Amino acid sequence: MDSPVRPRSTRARPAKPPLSEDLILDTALRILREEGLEAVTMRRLATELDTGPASLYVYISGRQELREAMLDRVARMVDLEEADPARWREQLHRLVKQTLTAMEAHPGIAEVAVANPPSGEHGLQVADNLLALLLAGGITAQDAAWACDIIMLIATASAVETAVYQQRDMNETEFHDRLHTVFASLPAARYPHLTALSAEMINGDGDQRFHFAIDTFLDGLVARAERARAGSANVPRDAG
Amino acid sequence: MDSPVRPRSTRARPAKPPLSEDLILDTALRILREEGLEAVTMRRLATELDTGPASLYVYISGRQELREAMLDRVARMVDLEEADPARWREQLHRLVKQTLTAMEAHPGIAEVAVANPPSGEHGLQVADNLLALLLAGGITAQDAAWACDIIMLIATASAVETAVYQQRDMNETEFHDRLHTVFASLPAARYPHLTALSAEMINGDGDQRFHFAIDTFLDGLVARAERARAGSANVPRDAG
DNA sequence: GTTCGTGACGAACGTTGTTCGCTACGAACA
DNA sequence: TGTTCGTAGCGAACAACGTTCGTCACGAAC
Repeated sequence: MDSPVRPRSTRARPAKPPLSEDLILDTALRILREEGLEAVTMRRLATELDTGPASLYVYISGRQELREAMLDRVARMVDLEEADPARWREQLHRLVKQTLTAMEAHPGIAEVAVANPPSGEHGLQVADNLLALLLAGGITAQDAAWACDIIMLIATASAVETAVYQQRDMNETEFHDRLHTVFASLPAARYPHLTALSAEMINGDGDQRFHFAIDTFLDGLVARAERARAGSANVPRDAG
Repeated sequence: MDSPVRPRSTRARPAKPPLSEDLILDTALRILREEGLEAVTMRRLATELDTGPASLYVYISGRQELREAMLDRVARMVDLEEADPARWREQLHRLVKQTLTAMEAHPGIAEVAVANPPSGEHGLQVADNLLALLLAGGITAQDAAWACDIIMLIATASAVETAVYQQRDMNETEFHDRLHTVFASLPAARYPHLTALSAEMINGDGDQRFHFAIDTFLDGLVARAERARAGSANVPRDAG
């Protein structure tokens, strides 16, 4: 313990580290990992820090800011990629997969991410890196900017899906089996395609589905870029 | 899930209409439209119905079920499309746009949709219809099944984004202007691409961005379908 | 006229986020 | 050394939340 100021209190209390935003966020993320987002309440957090809820408000303005700060902490765990035009697709996959993994390790944080577009230091860093990779891939500036949103969104939503069955104490196959039963037992007259494709709907693990989504979207992006390069006349999107 | 609601409570009270699941959901959606998801609490709902919170539990098992039922009510507002292979892309756009519009009219309901994959009668109906359109477009069964998720997700996430600034009492351009200022005033050394593309990041209204996302993804899907038809063997993943 | 199932509901319990003052400490100052 | 003072810390309280329990009132069946 190398804290410069130790509160030598007269109050009968074992020496505890002084509160700080860092300590609060570390503790919050630990509760999040162990018990999910619902468990991260101001009171629970205060109890874990051996204090009262009011003490937290010195460092954090409220629940919403706490959650956003937690989200940015998670974004900090993502290792960035130095854009290389020869490997941009692979790099993009790595970057986004890392984002997904970091979120999946903190079940519930993805829900915060969907409602709050990244505004923190590290979240924006990831967005900037993603833009770099898209530009390295020859995607036009406008497409890259729009695609940045969508790709982040796919990662976030994938993490939410993981959190859904984690919160219900199930693993992936268990969850898929349950879903398959639901789809297959639907009235075929009203849901002809869902029942027919009940097997395909739950096929593949999260990784496969995630890569399918990213890959398909990138295929579309690349096709647009090639079309834009071929004839610059037939680009209909810019309307002013 | 096909047990119709029995009009068991024939007791007609003089002053106020009898409670029913329909009446509860209609009232809940009205509060949702007028004041957002946060305002839809059991107590607020009960007050609006001139009763106490306990009365609601006769018809609705709890808050979570209420929200899911509200979501399915919103899904009910979507007009389905009869799949026509000649117009499938246009039809798909219409279907998904309608879903988006219905959600945007009920700010906050999209948050429910991301955390709860559609399990209600009408939500599944929309999913089934979406599958039909993809199959009509010649997408393979497996791709259609996976794409169904992604496309719904894009619609849902777009609605969430709309709800974000609606909740902050802003319109779209106001929100974009604010974002542009944020991006442009970032330190260019740390965020070179975000600052450089600050204009492109906020370009276009929600409709344009939404159509870009759907169109790009469909382009990728169609390309995959063509590749699958061309090479009868397995689909190569990394076709540059 | 009595019984009975059930919709309705008052009251309460245990949570939650947040605010308001008071306390006591360390540092600055006389 | 003695005094003041800003402020981190914290106890207590407030309003609002979801949910449950026991009970009441009523229409219908007997």
